[in-house]
Amino acid sequence: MSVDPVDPADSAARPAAAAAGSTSLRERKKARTRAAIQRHALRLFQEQGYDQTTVEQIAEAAEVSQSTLFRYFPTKEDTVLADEYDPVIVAAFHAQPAELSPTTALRQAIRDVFASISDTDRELIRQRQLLALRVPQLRAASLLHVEQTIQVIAQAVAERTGREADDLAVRTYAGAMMGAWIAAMFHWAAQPGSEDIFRTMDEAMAHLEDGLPL
Amino acid sequence: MSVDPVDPADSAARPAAAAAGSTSLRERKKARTRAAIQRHALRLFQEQGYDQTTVEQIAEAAEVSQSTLFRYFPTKEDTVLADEYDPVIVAAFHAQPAELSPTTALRQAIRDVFASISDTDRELIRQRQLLALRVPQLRAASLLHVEQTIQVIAQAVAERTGREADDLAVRTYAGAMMGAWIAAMFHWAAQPGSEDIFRTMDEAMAHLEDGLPL
DNA sequence: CAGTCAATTGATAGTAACCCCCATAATATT
DNA sequence: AATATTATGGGGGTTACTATCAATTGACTG
Repeated sequence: MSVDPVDPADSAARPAAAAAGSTSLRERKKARTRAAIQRHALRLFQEQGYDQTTVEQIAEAAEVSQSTLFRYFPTKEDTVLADEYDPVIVAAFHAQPAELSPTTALRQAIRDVFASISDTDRELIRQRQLLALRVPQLRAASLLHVEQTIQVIAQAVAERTGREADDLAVRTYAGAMMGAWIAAMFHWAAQPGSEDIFRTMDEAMAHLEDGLPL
Repeated sequence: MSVDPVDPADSAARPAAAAAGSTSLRERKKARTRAAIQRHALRLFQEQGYDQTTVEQIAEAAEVSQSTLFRYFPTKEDTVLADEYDPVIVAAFHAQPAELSPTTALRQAIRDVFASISDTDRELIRQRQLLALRVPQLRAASLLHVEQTIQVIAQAVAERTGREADDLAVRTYAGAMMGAWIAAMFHWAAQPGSEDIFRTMDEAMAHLEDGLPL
């Protein structure tokens, strides 16, 4: 979502570690600033609540001006929502072998991507998702992308089945897939522990694969 | 959504017609004010775009103060989004005979409700939905209710099948239904003419009933 | 039908998210 | 080292929304 051409290596808090190779000083500084904003935003939201946290506080904590903060993130919501994994999943989806059913391909794509994420990043995602699902304003902003998601899934389904992407049947199918996904996420976020997001997702995808038996 | 205990008879522009029976003067005035705000908001949004319209303009057009406008609608978005039909569909859903499958029951519920709506109200709904789907901010606000919708469907599905409403399988199923619905709406809104929302919806529901064949 | 009570309204002041613009400072290039 | 480029901070402005309070309007009673 809101795909920036910036740092996929994101996990912060390693000031001395001297970021990997080829990037210029400028790039490194930007990445650090960006990560600092995200980190402090997440922390403050968790500590005091989303509405109770002002962007001024976030800016102050990250030691930048508000102007700068808004240059990095177009809205307050994006400070926590900005996420580089959506296009990755899409790519993994496309990379699945053509003989798989669309549902199986999606399930596999999600597995592949999640498997490639480090534990610390995984924990970060977990915390972000929890916020994104529990704070109404963030929920709204996240859900904003469902149309795009449906479109992407429909496109991939169309390619696999030789139908048109704007066929109502294809879109309905894609919508159902995405709806199942979202429902699983909500289900996960509603649990008190909310530990195993990946298992929940995979279980839901398995249901989908089996044709949603009741 | 955002269920107010107010006027279901909504279509405005009948100042002389002396509203139906039992309501007090006060109630009638409130209903008229409410309708006026909605009507002018919709009109202005269509004429100048959502972002280009300020709530001040809406208030002015409806001849109320901003304070009053915000007493009737908690947010700018709600001036167009406030919608009394959601609970009606839920009721119709519950009222379907128990032997129907959940999907069939939902399809029938939608049919029943839509059949009961007058042509002028139907046209109003059409225009609102078009705005709600095409303006990002409105889309976000509309989508905010998907969690609630999933919950409601899951509840009804649970009652029909004797399972728990917070069962992941039930929720996934409910999510898929809702996703199919949403996809159909987007599909409809993306068409240039965007005439027959009810036929599109019903067709999508039929796909769902048939198990989403591709 | 006057008078009181409750509900509704409008005006005013304030907060917070964001935008635009320009001067300055930091990095990059030659 | 001089110059070009880009990032930053600050100031001023707009708009959605909130809180408060006084004034108005409709409802009800004797």
